[in-house]
Amino acid sequence: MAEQHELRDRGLRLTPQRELVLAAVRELGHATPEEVAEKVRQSHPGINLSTVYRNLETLENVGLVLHTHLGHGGATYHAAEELTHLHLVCGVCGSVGDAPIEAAASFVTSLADDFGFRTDVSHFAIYGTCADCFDPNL
Amino acid sequence: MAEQHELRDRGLRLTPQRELVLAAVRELGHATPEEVAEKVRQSHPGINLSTVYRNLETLENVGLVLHTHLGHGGATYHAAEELTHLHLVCGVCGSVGDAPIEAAASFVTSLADDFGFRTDVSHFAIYGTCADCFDPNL
DNA sequence: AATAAAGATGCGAATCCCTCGCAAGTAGTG
DNA sequence: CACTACTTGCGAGGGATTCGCATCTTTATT
Ligand SMILES: [Mn+2]
Ligand SMILES: [Mn+2]
Ligand SMILES: [Zn+2]
Ligand SMILES: [Zn+2]
Repeated sequence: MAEQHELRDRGLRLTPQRELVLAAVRELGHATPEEVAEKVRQSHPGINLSTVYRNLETLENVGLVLHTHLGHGGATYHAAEELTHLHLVCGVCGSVGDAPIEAAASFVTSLADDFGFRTDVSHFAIYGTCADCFDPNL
Repeated sequence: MAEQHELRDRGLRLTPQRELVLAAVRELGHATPEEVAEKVRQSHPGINLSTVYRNLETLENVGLVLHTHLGHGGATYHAAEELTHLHLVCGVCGSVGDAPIEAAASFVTSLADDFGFRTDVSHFAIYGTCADCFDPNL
């Protein structure tokens, strides 16, 4: 018989902590492990940070969650189904803007054609200077 | 009178450690602070890791050195004059391939035109799967 | 419903990587 | 040579992530 839960379907046990971590990632958009923990603690105060780390890793292994690198430091997590945009990170003000992933389509195609390289444009941020920080007047 | 040394020219004192750190970055291509320290220790065994970190930062401040993010962890350093390529990092085998920076030219242009965003395509790696790891046969 | 085995959790300790504080040493200046 | 500012080595400090392990839970089986 077919399974009936997105976690069990992927061979994972269903624990309250696990469900809460996944729900938190989905609600938060971009989130660091620390932010996920904070969110989860709103309903389950006792959750341990290492449990959050372990579940993020587990959920990533089964494809429900992905991580990206938006800054010089640690990773941030996304629900897998939401990772449909580029991250434009400004090195001056630190803002994280979004751009449609299609903006990179021809770049991705040419890397594939010319180098045989399959690009995941969302894994690392696109780094630079945002319009506000570049424009001298404002 | 004009100055005569690339470090003094930029207002920096000339110390053996500083020169060695810069030389190591130039010889190594991509290097982590730890790797730079190792290299420098070949001729100056007593150098301290924090001295390496401090000098990398100082050299970066005056534009002789730059850092990039090639992996999930810390930064790697380049001589500024060498940073003329994209880094294609394979998530499967970990290889770091190079591609000419022109491969991103139209992508950079469209981000500027459409979003006013000035992109530094070398600061973060381009992440994906290399030809060897993608091609099933080999 | 009771049992057993595998897997998950909480907790504290341990790592890793990088930054600081400070006293001693050194480069640049005249 | 003497002075001052900058650097260095070293040890301590921090933040983030990972581990080890004893104690629960979940799930599959009686
Ligand atoms: Mn950076
Ligand atoms: Mn990553
Ligand atoms: Zn900005
Ligand atoms: Zn590869």
